[in-house]
Amino acid sequence: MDQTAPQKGTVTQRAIEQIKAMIGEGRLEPGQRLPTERDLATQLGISRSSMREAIRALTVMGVLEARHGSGIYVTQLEAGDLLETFGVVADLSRGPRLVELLEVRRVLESTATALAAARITPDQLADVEKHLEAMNATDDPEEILSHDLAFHRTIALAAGNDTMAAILEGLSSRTFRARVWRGYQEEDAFARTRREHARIHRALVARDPEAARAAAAAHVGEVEEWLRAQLDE
Amino acid sequence: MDQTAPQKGTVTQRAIEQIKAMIGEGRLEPGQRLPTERDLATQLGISRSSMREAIRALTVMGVLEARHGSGIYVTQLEAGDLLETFGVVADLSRGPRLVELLEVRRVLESTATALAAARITPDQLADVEKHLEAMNATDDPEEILSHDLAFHRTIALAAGNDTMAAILEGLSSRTFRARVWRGYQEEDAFARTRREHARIHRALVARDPEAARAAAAAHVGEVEEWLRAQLDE
DNA sequence: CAGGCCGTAGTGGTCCGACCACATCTCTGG
DNA sequence: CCAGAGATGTGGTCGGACCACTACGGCCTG
Repeated sequence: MDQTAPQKGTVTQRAIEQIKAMIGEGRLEPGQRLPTERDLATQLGISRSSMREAIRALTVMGVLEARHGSGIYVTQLEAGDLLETFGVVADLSRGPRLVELLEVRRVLESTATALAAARITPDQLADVEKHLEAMNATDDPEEILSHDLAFHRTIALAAGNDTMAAILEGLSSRTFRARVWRGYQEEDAFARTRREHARIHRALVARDPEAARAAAAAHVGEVEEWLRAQLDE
Repeated sequence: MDQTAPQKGTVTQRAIEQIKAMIGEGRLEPGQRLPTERDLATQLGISRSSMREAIRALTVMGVLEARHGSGIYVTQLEAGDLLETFGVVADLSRGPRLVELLEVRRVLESTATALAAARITPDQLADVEKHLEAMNATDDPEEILSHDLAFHRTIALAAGNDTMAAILEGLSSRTFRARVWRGYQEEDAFARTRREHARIHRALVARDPEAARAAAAAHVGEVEEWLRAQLDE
């Protein structure tokens, strides 16, 4: 009966798919500006409210970006944009799933660290050292955590796989780390963490991928094991 | 000035954070039904339209689920629910990022296969064999792809880490595989893929994690290398 | 002429109220 | 006792109005 709409699913869902398809087919380039919400709604034959929901959905996915007063734009579709929601998983996960997430992180982090050992540039290595020293120079947990994150982030970026780095970023999101950290530091974890970080750094300097992989795996595995023990009690 | 709203960001964004916080704090349990859109809007002091956008956002994140005529419910917050959007990344990625995604998949898939070699049950192994045989018994590319996906999915589930399995599911999403497959099968890839799958299967039967890891890494690496070569031309 | 100021048009953000489509329960009639 | 018809409540959609912000251009001033 109708010329375009096969009428499957909700109107909003259809709009989401159509815009996604436009980008997939290359009709919308990264960075490009879309028509106004009102025009888009007219083109697809739906109301502005429904169109806004579709846009909101694509926005949280990191595909679109809405700038108040300016317009709607396609993001650069980089790994960081699209994998931002990954952090939500970590935030809402609890119990056994936290261990699973840590297991995934251990696998990826060890690989990324190994790659970094082979590819890291002097500049990046200097950055790593900067965060390492800053981390050892203070006792403020908040600051330590901040440099801890930057330490691993720099290494992940040095691995040369932005997608992997973006996933690791999500897995190490602030609240995630902070929550695990809270009870972890009760024991002698501070000193141990410093030793592990130093070990990772030495492997990077030595450009030894296998040592780097082992050090990173042990580092994450340490937390993982502790958390696993916590769950058993 | 105000009693509740710190007035940061858009109203919708605030609503998203608030609902997310409610779940994070455990005030909303998985599977539980939320108040109606109208009530929620009233509670948070915003309009129903804005509340709907917030709900839509949380829906695409896999946190909430709206059932027409029934109500809004919190999902089980399982890995599959939350990582569904991961497939979108694969769908919209192109060029160098496809290689990066395959690299991530290679790392995770090889680990998952190694774990499966140690943990797979006889029932699961029978499933794997079923898909292996079905894959070899037909020439329909569509059917082959379907069993290929199921083959790896079963193995990933046997690894015992649902989160890892969910990520791999996203990375192997239908369109992603199909797109890479299209030109890949021009060469003698069919026979090679069969050999590789058989090799993975043998490693599982032998309960040899290292052999399984190597076989899986080679399997994914094969496609990865082909794609990398394609990009260079 | 150069530069900054300000008005204005256009954009996304929010709100309202109405109606539709669907699921569920309830009440009725057999 | 059960099945069907209805009533009720829910999410889904729509249209229009107004607000908040941005961007651009013309105006005014120095």
